Amino acid sequence: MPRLNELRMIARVAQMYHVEGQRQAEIAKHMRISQASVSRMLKKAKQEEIIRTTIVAPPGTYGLMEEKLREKFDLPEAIIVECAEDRDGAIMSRIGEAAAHFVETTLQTGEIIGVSSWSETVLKMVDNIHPMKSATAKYVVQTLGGMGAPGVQTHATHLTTRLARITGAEPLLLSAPGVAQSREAKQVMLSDQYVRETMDVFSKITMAIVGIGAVEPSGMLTRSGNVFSARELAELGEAGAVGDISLRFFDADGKSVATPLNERVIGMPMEGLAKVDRVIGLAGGLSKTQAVLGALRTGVLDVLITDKFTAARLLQLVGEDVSTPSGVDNDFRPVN
Amino acid sequence: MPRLNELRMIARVAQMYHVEGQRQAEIAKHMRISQASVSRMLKKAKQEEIIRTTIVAPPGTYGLMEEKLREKFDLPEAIIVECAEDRDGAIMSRIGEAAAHFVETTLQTGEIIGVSSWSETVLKMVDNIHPMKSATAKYVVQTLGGMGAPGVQTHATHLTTRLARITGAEPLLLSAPGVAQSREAKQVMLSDQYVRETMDVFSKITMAIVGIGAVEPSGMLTRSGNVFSARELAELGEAGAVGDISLRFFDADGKSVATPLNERVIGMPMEGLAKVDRVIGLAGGLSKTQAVLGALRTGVLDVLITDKFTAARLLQLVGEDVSTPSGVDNDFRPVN
DNA sequence: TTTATTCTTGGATAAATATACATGATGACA
DNA sequence: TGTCATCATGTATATTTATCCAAGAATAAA
Repeated sequence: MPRLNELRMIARVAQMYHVEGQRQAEIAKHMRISQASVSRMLKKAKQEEIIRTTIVAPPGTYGLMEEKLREKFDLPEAIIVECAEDRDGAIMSRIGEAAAHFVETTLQTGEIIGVSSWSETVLKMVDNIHPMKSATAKYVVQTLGGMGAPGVQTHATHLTTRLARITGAEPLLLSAPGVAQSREAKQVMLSDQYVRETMDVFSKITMAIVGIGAVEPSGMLTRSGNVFSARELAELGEAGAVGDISLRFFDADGKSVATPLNERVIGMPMEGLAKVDRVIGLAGGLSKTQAVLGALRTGVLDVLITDKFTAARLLQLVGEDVSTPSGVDNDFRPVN
Repeated sequence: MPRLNELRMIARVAQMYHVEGQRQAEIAKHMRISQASVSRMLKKAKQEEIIRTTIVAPPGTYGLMEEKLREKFDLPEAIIVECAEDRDGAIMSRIGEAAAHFVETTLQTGEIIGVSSWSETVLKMVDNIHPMKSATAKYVVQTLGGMGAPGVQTHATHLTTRLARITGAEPLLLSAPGVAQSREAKQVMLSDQYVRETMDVFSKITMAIVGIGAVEPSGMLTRSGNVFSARELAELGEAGAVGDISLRFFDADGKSVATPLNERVIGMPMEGLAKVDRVIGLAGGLSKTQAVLGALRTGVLDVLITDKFTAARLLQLVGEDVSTPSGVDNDFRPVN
């Protein structure tokens, strides 16, 4: 336990270093001690809490909740966006913007991006993404077939192509329906040369951008294209499915739910996704809460981008006290 | 002006760096940006006050007042000691302790220390100094002759010798009275070989430890040894002298006061002191206030060690608002 | 006391951080 | 749309900081 005179000196060193901005070597000279000692004194100053550092989160950011999400779900990175109201449309836009910024600033040259084309949130991202400054991706790979109706396929195609153009990459399309009519039909599709070529690249994807889908209460067939029958949805519900990523379903524990439907989906499987360097999940909104929870527990996500309301709900679901659900965690936070 | 998403990212980087203690390179890897960018973001985080650093002074320290002293008097270093009561005895002890610590920790090997032997505070310092850990001084030089009475000379001798022993140095004594009977008597003293030898070293002194003396109200001949006549003291008072360092007197503006007395003093002159690398002035107490003020204005001091009461008085005298005269400045102090 | 152990220290050096520079993007304005 | 000035970025490098080490010194145990 250092004596007062020593603490006094330490405080003085801290003052010179942090307030006056002097170099350790300068301070050492002034104090007639070695630079090493100055370094040690500063370390001690932190230990003794003579130096305190606080991070003040900018308003509209949710550092504390993000940290809890990362911690609770063993997630490498979480991004929570500010959102005025808990309404799906607004939320998707915000998430899209944030995702766009994220991809913009973290994309490496030569990356191979996979996109699941069925998500509206992903679409919002592409809408908001800025033409790439310098880094350019190599390929943008469509990781899920298009919609059943051939006309809607253009949608997926468009999204993939657009993202490719923006990122300076070559688009690799998956010219097949996302859900084949039958297991056998899928096999036929897979035998197509272009389909194969694209799917062969799945294993080389370095960044996957995926939406997270919710399994709606049975009967509410809102899935566009009506690719699922009521029976299939019921089956999913019975099996405990709460959501999907690229039409690969999982339950509340994140465990895969294997239904016959699985055999018909043409796209990247969960196991493939798990091997991707960075999987970025985009989702928010009340209806998606359970789906996101399950998605987090699958363990395939490396980054989750969601809204503050959904984040708060997620944390409450896992019994985490969300002391600042209204989003006012932008206050002092002691560090040392 | 950075956008929210960028600030969000900066806050996250700040978090990872300061809270989680990660290296910039690690963060850069995580964020897929360059280490340089992380460094820049942290810099921006300080600018934007996302990172705030505060220095909390340990209780019993007076960093704020010290800073003001340094600033107001263009003083390289000020040390203010805690002291329960504004009483000379207690104050001298505290100052002595602090001075001892200061010398202990900042003494370089090979230094040549000059001590003015007439100060009780300096004596307190020597009493409190700890046998040197490793660094050892070369010489300890007595910079002012002893008292008039030969018996009291031992006092000065003792102090010098003791300090020399503690610091592992060789003592260089000044075997002469501090104040000679006359100008002529002084000349005789100076012709002594040993006196000359010691005085020749004055110019090589690297650290001078001096007390600051007050000029008492005329008539109160408390100067021990009665070396000053009432007439001489009156003369000093008339000339505006407020204090002395090693019997070299100065006025409230720090200007030297030349009286005939000056011609009789055997010791280091002000001009010599001004050239010394580090001059450490020790003084405190109500009666010394004006003397310390003058001493500061002479510009010869590199370090002042005083008590909190005297420090507060000094600052008030120069019109500095001492918001915390009771010594409670040990609170948060924002930095960035 | 003597001896063993733990602490401190400064110098050397490894590690980490900041910056200079070149390059390419961005934006203002003609 | 072209031109210029500004700005951001990554690489290479310079600067700064932290740590390893050996050598005392302080402290505890015997």
